[in-house]
Amino acid sequence: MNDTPPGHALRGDLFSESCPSREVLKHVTSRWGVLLLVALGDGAQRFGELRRKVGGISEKMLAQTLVWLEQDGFVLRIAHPVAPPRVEYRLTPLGEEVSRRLKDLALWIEENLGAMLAARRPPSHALQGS
Amino acid sequence: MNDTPPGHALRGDLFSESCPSREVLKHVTSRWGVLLLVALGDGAQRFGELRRKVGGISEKMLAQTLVWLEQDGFVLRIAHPVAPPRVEYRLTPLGEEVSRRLKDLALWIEENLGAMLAARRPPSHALQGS
DNA sequence: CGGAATCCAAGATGATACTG
DNA sequence: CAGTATCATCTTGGATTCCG
Repeated sequence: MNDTPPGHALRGDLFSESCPSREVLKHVTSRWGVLLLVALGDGAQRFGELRRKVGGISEKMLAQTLVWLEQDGFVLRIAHPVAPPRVEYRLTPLGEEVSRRLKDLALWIEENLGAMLAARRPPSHALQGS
Repeated sequence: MNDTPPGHALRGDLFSESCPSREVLKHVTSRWGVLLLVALGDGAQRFGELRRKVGGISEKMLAQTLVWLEQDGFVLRIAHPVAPPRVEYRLTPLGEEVSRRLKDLALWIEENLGAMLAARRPPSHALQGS
């Protein structure tokens, strides 16, 4: 139990273009990664369940994102060898932790949407945002 | 204190395709949005400073992302009317809050990168991930 | 049902050049 | 310095089709 360095100030690392964390961060914060990880926070679910639960996701991106998350060690894929294929996805301990953080973020945004829309004013200079 | 329904179930909202939160979430979790918000957590900074600080970002995406974040009420743009243009960007109170959450997420990922790489195994079936 | 493969459209991203 | 405009490219995302 070699403890981890406390204030290890890894922060500077993240800003480096070559920081490996960026890849993981990219998967986690990808369009569907966030929603999927939050969704899986409710417990193991099947492919079809997830597709219905996360509105707007296509089968392709669902599969793709699940692979990313599986590779990163956040999601576990459990295939039951039964007649009608049955595959479940569930969070790993690592996944539970990110899921909590993402849920916190997502819920905060939902709850403060009003304040954002109120504060929303046209950009000072120009350029349009989606 | 059941005044604030714990199960305020805004969660289901997020999974809805038409949930307005998705737009904000998209900006916040965009490739550069995360890094920029975390970077601005260190205090107000100028355009050039941010560009140098966040490795790999192009001027275009820096400007673009700043506009998104300004529109969403997370960032304040302060232009000083001086000879050599001087513009500073700083977080709004709202921005400070997301910044904290994103920093938490980013730092957690950095600190657990080892565990992820260790857990990383090829996907059970196929498909390649970035 | 749970994918895999393919084709395609749209948006994100980058490099570069130009301006106030 | 702080952008803006343009063009080229890469990736994301979607629809469809096929398979075990």
